[in-house]
Amino acid sequence: MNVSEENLLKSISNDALLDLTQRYGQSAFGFGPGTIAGSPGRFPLTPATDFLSGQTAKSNESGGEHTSDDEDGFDSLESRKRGSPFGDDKSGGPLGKKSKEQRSLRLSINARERRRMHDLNDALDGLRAVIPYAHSPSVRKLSKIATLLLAKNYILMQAQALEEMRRLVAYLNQGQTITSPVPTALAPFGQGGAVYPFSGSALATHAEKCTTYSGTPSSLFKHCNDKP
DNA sequence: TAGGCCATCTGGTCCT
DNA sequence: AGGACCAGATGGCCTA
Repeated sequence: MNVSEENLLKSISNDALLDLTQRYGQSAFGFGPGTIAGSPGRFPLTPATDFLSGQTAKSNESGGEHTSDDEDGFDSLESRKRGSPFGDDKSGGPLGKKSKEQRSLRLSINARERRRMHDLNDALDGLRAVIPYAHSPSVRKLSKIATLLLAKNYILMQAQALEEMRRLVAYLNQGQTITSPVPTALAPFGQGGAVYPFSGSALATHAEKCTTYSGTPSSLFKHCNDKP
């Protein structure tokens, strides 16, 4: 990934996270019923409780769909079904006037590329399986870009949670008693605005969210044009 | 019906 | 030279 792509992802990641929570189920990142009691909307202590159970029947729409097209002479029906712009290209088309050797080489390259993309999709499926969002037949599978953005935010939140836990342990090791007001170290998944999108609270209003991130236009943020 | 998402093909570039 | 990687183009499927 080049620098500009990275910047793009950075710029839209929070937009996307907001959008994803709405499109792919409220349980993503503890925004919903699965949230820990007493810490409304904050980071769930055990994210694995949901997302690990979710890898049920593998979606047949993409990813690990390995059909008979692993060889050069791949299944032309499958190709057309997939929306190949040139289909099997028995005559005419870009390959029509090329020699048999060139055509064979081209098919070989195509097959390799297909395999490569399947591997990439398998990896994305693996990623989907370990990030917390609502895995259920009634919830749409995460798109590729959504998977990447959600995973990125998940990693960031895990890192912050770990840091907060470390601070908590250090605090407790000092032998201090817990008094009110609660020290920040005792709010393990709290006010980390840098990582957690909405002031550390999922209760942030729609208006707040949209105000905060409306400066970065994104197709994933189009809902902000709608009414809450 | 438009837009989003996807799989596939393709040609170019880089690397081994 | 051959393979990996990448981005653009294309068309199918699905949903709002």
